[in-house]
Amino acid sequence: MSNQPLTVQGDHTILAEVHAEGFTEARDMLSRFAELEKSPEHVHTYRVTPLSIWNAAASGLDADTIIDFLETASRYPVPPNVRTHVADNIRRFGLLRLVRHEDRLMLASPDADLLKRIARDANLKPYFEKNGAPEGGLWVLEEMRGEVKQALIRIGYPVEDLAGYTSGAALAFGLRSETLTGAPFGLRPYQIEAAEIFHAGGTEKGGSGVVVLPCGAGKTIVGMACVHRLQTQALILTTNTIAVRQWRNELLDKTDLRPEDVGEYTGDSKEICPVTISTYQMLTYRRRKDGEFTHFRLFTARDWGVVVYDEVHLLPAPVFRITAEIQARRRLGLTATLVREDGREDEVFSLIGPKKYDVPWKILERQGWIATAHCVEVRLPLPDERLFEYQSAASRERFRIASENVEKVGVARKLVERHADDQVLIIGQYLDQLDLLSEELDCPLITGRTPTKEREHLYKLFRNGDLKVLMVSKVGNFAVDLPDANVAVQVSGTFGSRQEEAQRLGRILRPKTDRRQAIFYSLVTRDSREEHFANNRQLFLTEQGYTYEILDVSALS
DNA sequence: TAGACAGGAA
DNA sequence: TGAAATCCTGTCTA
Repeated sequence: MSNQPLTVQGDHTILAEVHAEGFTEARDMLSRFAELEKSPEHVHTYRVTPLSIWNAAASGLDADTIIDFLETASRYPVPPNVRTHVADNIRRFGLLRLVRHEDRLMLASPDADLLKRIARDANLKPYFEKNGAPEGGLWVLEEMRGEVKQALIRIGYPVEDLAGYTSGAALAFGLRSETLTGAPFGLRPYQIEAAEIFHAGGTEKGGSGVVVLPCGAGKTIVGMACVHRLQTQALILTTNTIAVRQWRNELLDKTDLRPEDVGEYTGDSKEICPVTISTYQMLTYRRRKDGEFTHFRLFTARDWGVVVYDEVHLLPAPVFRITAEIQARRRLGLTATLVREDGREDEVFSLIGPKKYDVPWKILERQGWIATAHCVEVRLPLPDERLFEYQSAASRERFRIASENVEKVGVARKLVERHADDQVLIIGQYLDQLDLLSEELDCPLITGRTPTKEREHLYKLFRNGDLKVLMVSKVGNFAVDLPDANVAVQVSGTFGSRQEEAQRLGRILRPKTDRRQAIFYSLVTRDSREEHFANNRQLFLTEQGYTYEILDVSALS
């Protein structure tokens, strides 16, 4: 038996031995074509799905490369059905192409039988012209460009869209070499690379897809670089108004666009300018529940050369619908994680585009663009007097009992004492628990109900270092203006959301001037449902190359 | 005309 | 599986 790190199994899962030689290299390659499913200490489980293979195919990986890799890195022979699965799905990407032919939209394929089957399928009829199929293709109704891609991916055939884009109205602008405050500014190598790969292939292949970068790595800058290359007007969509203002400030700070060129389209102000920034909620607003979307006209208000979707993993359903209608415009999705908790990844794939670029966090870390972060999971027991209550509770109550474990107060206090010289952020989910902690540790708490003025005041104190410990509720997940900390303590979290974990870690990942190490503590009740969900939350971080140190509470004192 | 606040939505 | 936060609009006050 060899010492290889991988075990490839017939059910399309791949086990990776964390401590085996060659694990790190194997993991970097695995993450290009498989999804991490479980990541406990010793053995990680990946799964090869059709979508993970299509993303790999779109990024240029071929079947031979993947299969050769699996054969070299695997301890046992690769099951034949896995080979077929990989080869078949790689082949499927690009088997169907949307192209421009005689100035019309055509679904083309070298596989004549497949085309025939598609033409005969009653469910697919509405997408195609009734008569006169050209040689090797089918005429697609122009307005069905998005829908046909969605329908075909649902039956297992991703479509490569090479039909090109309208160029959009021009907008000439440049990037500054110095920001407004006089700091030098230039694109980082990986930001240039991301923008180049997004556009690679010119007007056909380039121009739509998703760039995956961790928080703090400058997604805004990558978006800016992509628009800059195009020199066109742009519509930028974000999750909230704070992000809208941040985008605007960044654009004014780092490009020579004038304030009147960059508009904010939100509840407060409805400017439509050559570059317009808005929120998803704005677009999904309806006066009546069954009425028209009040602000959809924004999509056609100007001849946008590109639409930028910030945090593309959070797109609400109605925005997918409108996106299906604007397939002739370039689309750039930005995200820290492609994973959606609702399983609509295939819609991102077909309507925004495939994954174009991502960088493992560890590489950014090594190059010094984000701070070195260390994750520690502290496991603590439930006090005896609550044990009975826990055991007799229904499963959904159990999670809450475990989350609100009062023992966490003592642990949090110890951690705060241990990090007396650091800026410590305490993050939690339940207001009762946070109220208690805030009182016990005597530190201020920010919740959704805290007025903006007070928030800003506390943020300022924390930023200056006048306040060493700050506690935040779920606002911490969204607030872009949350100050940096170098220590974060998570006292409770939600039901296994990987996104949330990533967001929270992102809070402490911005590079520090003194290169101090950042530490992320997660407090988890031992042997509880919380432990199970905590495993789920770690997935994303493990995927990015972090190790989770597991610490028993007794080791803290 | 700015702000504070309530109500509905997802 | 549940709790909490957000945003947008409209209305009221100073």
